[in-house]
Amino acid sequence: MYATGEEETVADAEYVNIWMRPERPARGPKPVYSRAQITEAAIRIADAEGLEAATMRRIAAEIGAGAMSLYRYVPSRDNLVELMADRLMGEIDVTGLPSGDWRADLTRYADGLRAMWLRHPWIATVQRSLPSFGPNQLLLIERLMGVLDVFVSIDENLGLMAMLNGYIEGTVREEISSAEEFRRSGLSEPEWMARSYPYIDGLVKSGKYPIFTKIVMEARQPHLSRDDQFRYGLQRVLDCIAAALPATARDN
Amino acid sequence: MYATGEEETVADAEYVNIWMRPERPARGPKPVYSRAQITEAAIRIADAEGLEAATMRRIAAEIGAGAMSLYRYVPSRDNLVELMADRLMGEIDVTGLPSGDWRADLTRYADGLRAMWLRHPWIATVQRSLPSFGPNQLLLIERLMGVLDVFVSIDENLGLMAMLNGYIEGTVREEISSAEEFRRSGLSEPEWMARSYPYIDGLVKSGKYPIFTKIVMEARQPHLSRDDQFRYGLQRVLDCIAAALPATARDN
DNA sequence: CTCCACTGGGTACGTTGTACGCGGTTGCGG
DNA sequence: CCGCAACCGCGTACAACGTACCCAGTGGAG
Repeated sequence: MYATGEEETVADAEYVNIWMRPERPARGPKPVYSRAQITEAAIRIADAEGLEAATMRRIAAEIGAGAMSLYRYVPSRDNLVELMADRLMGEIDVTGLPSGDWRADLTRYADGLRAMWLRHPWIATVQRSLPSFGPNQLLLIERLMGVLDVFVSIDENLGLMAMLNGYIEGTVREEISSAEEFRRSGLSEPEWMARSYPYIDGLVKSGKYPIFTKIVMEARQPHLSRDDQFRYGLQRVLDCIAAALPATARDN
Repeated sequence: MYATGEEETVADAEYVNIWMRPERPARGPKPVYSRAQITEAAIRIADAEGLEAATMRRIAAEIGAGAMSLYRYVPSRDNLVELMADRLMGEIDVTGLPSGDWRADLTRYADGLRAMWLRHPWIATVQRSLPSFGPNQLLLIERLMGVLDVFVSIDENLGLMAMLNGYIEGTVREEISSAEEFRRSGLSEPEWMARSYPYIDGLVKSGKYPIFTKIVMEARQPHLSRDDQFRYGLQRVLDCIAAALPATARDN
């Protein structure tokens, strides 16, 4: 980002993504570290202190290396983040999919994806995780899209998965951002509520926002567990998917 | 982020969000600039060159001010981004909502939201836009949630809107990130395809990824216009919403 | 008029990603 | 077995970032 390097060697430009660039060369001394080790360390830091805390110097310190050593393994920090994102995809357990029960399969996937995001909230700040096609993501695509592959065309499958993933990511993003709100402000939830009260109260009292007032005063959903909110919405999405399947597949 | 300022004045800490902090003080000389003007300039830069290009110095230069002058109007860059996000909410035209035709209303909203995101792709990199409650966002909530308010409980309404927004944002995020891919690499689409070919081809030829292969070889959707893809999926989501409404409301 | 809360803005600091180059190590070609 | 090119880890250096701090000027309240 800071670099102005217009000139790039042809060899470097050849690789349009990280996965095309070989990790290990043939000759020379044995590397002390590895991409996997660096990625792991970076994830550990990001989990504990956020993605922005995972600076190159900090990661290097974590594994006991010098700052610039990391560039022997990874071309740039952006690429490292890409490696991290793909590593996370591997955490979603999709062994045994498709099992024959599409509804159970998609529920397991949804729960797994959500749990992974909640374990690593910083993933929400990473864009461009989709068109990267790392090994773990590829495996996930195989398993997940295999679930509906026998019922619908590949195009329809893509559309339905977009809807499912959209719901999951959208919901979890909201969970994460409200949790982030507390962390950033350094306030506890009741303390934050107390601080926000004058603003919220002013809006309510103004009388100009009846629906917002209704949300504040009447809604029980914000008081339900996040898990229940998620499950409820997920059932709706699965119902929608069911409607798109041929009648014979719909029941289980 | 770089500042270590543990000590903060009590007055500053009082304001838990930007909207509670007054823009103009009572006394002293008339300010030359304004929050609105700064926000506008920042959006202009972010649109043209991405959010990361909208640095404090660059924004200040855009309006002809010194770098530090901006801090007279905005406490931090993060807060400025919050202002920018809310300004964008104001671009979604929801006048006349609810009109009585919920399906038309939600379609208009969905198209408006998507168009706004595509005009300002950097919004995808901003988290925490939801719990901020800026003036434009509040107005949007009123209009949008008013559409289904007469049919369903406020809780159900929140759930359905989460699903709708999740679909829209998820879809548009994918559009944006693939466009970003080209911009970042500085390659045209066919050029990028050509560069990626060895990698994709290797995956296909390995025979280990039948579904991925199917996507590459058979899927027509990637060749459809993005608009059509979006419309198709949106109809599915609206069908799903229809199923959650009381029978009397379902038809129009 | 005086006062001082406010203005715009210059300077400076700490932190970031990473280009560059050094001296040491390794494994292959002869 | 030897030489050397290719690779290693890493120290230094630089440009750009957000922003703390400070200062001289300004204009409404007393």
